[in-house]
Amino acid sequence: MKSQRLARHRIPERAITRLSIYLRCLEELLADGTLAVSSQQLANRFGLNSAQVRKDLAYFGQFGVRGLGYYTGELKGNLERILGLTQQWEVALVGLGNLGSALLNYRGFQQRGFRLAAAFDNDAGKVGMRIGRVPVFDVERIVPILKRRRIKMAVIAVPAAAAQAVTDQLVAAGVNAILNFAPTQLSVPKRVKVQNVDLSVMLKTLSFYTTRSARAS
Amino acid sequence: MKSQRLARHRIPERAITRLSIYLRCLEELLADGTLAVSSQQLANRFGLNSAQVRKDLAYFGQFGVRGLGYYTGELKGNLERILGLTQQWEVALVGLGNLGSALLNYRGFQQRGFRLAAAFDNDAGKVGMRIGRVPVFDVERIVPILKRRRIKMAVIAVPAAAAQAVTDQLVAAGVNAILNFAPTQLSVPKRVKVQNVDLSVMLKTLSFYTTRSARAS
DNA sequence: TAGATTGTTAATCGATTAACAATC
DNA sequence: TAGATTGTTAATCGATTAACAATC
Repeated sequence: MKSQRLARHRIPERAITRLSIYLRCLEELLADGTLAVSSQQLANRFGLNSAQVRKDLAYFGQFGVRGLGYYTGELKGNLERILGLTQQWEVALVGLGNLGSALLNYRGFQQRGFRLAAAFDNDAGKVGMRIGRVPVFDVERIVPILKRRRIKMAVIAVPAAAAQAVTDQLVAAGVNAILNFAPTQLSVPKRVKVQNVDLSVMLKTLSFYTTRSARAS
Repeated sequence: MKSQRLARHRIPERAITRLSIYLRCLEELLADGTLAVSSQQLANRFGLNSAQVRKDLAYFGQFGVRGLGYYTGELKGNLERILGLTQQWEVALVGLGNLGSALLNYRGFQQRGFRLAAAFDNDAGKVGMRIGRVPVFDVERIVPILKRRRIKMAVIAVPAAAAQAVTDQLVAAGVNAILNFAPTQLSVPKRVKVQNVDLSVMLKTLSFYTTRSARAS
């Protein structure tokens, strides 16, 4: 068993993204009572190549059995470990405007083991409240509160103009993963990972393809 | 002026995504009163390569002036035209649960010229209501209503288990662009473009990098 | 004209896929 | 053992970057 060895190559981010997609599939297979699955079967589900599935997994270890495939439950456990899903993560949310409030009420985070543990806003009217179970603090207090609670992940839902300043605070507080809903490019040190959820960009991309279809027909 | 010519090469989706990022930048530059900008200046803003900026633009025409760069206003107009942003798009929203309701109240769509024109749910208690200005219909009526109103874009916010059935209805109704919030891979004909907004996958990716940072330190 | 920057071709890089020896 | 499928190397493909003639 070499599953604990460190990856020898730089791992492409797309491979990581695919791991969580494989994981979702394994959960379904396990629910169906499927005990083992081949890379070909996994690949078929997403229109991927079986070599890619094997390669993605091989970045992290040898999880398969030649001639048989992968044991569903065992692989699921390994992927959960690799992705860091064996622990519940506490997440800070910054910005309680239209979008931030929606996210605070969204149950998707909790369902997936990510607990919104603290919210921040610059509106004195909101500071001190509790929304659901989540306490609301002044943005000025990001650094001490996140440090004390050892929060390592944050969601940014402030206007684009304020996003970089907020990011700098989060970075200073030791955060190393940010889910960014602000429509702007954040500048962060290398140790920090940012995932942009830019609805604006996605809508414009869709608009392009729709326009194109309209022209073509 | 060859700006209207059809693209000769297949255009990578990433290039389209970058176009809308350039557009955002041009809006800022225009607000600052900057009349012209070089590919190098644009590239610097995002840590991209200037050749890439030029190449992305060149897929669609010759918009620059040698020795000078690109006229801000002119390029902005061209990008808006290419992306299909000169018209307001009507968008259908399917699913009024926790997430769908949040999206209905989210002002980001309207702000960007995408108008939520109709919502659909399978809960009889919601059907017939108006939320804000948006009428709520039964999901069974997707096809006739979208056809009649010629709606070409849709947002899916239903549970994963229902997403494919909803998609099939949208496709039958003539939709050709889908923003999918359901955590599942949708199968669609080639003419239809899907953008997945998979918070679950993004959170897991962040979890991976956070775990890794934690291990490294 | 001299300097600057485009548009485009060629070189490089990285990711995907094919192929196959190892082995269950 | 025979058949199947992994893990991994080599080949392919596509996207990014460098380089430079064209030209404002």
